[in-house]
Amino acid sequence: MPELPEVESVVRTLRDGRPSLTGLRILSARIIWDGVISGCCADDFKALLKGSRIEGISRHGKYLFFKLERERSALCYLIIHLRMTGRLLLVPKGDAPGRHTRMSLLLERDLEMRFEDPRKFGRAWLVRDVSDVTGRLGPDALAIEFEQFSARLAESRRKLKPLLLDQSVLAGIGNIYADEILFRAGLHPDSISGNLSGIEVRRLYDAVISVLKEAVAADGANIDGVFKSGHFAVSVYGRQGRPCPRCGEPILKFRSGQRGTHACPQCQILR
DNA sequence: CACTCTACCTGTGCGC
DNA sequence: TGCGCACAGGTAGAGT
Repeated sequence: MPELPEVESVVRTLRDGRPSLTGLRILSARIIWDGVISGCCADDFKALLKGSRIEGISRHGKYLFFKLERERSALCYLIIHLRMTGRLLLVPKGDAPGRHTRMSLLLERDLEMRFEDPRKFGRAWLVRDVSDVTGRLGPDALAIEFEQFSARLAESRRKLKPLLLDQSVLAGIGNIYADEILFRAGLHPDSISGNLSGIEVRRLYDAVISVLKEAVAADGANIDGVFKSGHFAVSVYGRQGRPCPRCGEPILKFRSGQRGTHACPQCQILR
């Protein structure tokens, strides 16, 4: 389940890795499953990608941006959201396509970038203006300022977990990191945002930044038998019944805002 | 405004 | 062994 740290890891791999995609031309595109595309038809999509040069790779929250340049034509962006099971793979040209390959870009230097997605939730867009797709996102969770964060919390009466998951408040946090952040902050997922003390707001903000930074540095999370991106070790996610790393009390699993939620009953008191 | 539900998907893992 | 089913997740959109 790629969230901000895993998407950042994808950006770094494709942008800074060897080989890097920066500067490479897209020779052709194959759309294996049309549903992967949002906002235009497969033929237009392929025609626009063909011959484009990848000028830059970045992200906002969980959305990946490939800045594309075409001769005698305006800049445009290929935007990809991996949702839950999407992956981007860089493979040598000619590798047999996988069962779950939804889209494939043939690139210069005999490379191919594949979008694989068993559950078909991931999507790709091609737009001139990224705000067509990501315009309603809040600031990236690693870029939000404390003042803005605390103002948003103070003015809201929402539960903390749904608030952290709301991409229009801050972009990039998903179910795994929401649980990890709330655990580190020592706050209950169902606590009401507007009820937090100044110190608690500060703790939550610091936890957002520190958990995400550590996970980025670790290249993403490693969740036993479920999900492996990098080596960030989770403390509570998926660890119901196992001892809290801080106090030893068994971790509980329950629902918060319709989402499976993991928390320590002793370290994260509802208030 | 805040919430809840549903749809979109399919691999996994459970109980029987 | 095999069947059926609930479940996991992010987001949009509709409804309460």
